[in-house]
Amino acid sequence: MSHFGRSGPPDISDTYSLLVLNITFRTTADDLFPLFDKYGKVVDIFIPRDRRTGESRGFAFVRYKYGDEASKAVDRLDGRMVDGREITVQFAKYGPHAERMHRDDYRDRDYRRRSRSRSYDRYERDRYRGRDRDYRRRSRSRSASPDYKSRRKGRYDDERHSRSPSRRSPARHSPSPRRSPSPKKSISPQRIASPRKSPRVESPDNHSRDGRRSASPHSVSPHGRPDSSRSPSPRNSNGDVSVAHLELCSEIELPNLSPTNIVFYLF
DNA sequence: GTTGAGCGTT
Repeated sequence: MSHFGRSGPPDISDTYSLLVLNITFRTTADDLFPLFDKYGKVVDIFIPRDRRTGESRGFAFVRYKYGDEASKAVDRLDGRMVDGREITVQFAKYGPHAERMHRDDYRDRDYRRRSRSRSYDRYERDRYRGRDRDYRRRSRSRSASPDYKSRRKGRYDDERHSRSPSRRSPARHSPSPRRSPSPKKSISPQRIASPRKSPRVESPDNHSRDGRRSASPHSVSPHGRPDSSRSPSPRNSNGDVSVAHLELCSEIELPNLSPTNIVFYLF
């Protein structure tokens, strides 16, 4: 009766997910159910597994029907020994429905009920332990598949080939967003550079398909004037410079241009 | 058969 996760998320409306970390790779949903069901109505337990090996990834999601019960479970089960390991129970954040608002609401209630020091200690401990684990993971250099965490794309693809260490994105928790204003802070001109559209957009009136490729980019002066006789007419009747021509100018002048210069060109 | 940071399936 407790076969969770067999048919997908059963009822994800008005449920409160807890993330259970540090469980054993052999702990199943049926093992967790009696523990968590003591503190409320558990509507679902899901243990993500590796798609290739089918193994547990070492954490679980326990979904409660009511938020206060979930909060109580966090208080009671966080730090509990399960199968010889100290599990970490916290509210899930990045889930499909991201019950962050409800989570904070219930956390606030919890703060008022008890002396607010428990949750704070728990957060501090998690933070510290996360850093510690990061260091250990770097030194041990085992577990040859931490790449499944780059799950934006290519999650189940080439995990065995691309093993460049620089791929490891360290920007999950950026402690200080504004740090180290490097002296060469100038905005790289390539940032504002035109995305180099299709080369056919060079001039609006260039419909001639007679093979003569008129108005190559190198024949245009930096000031938007055509080189000589062949006039692609960068300005229309209103005197506005065509967008295509602006792109050309940008491409040429970019190495010497500061952003203000580009603005000058645009206006 | 191992492992141990993290956030999720039909």
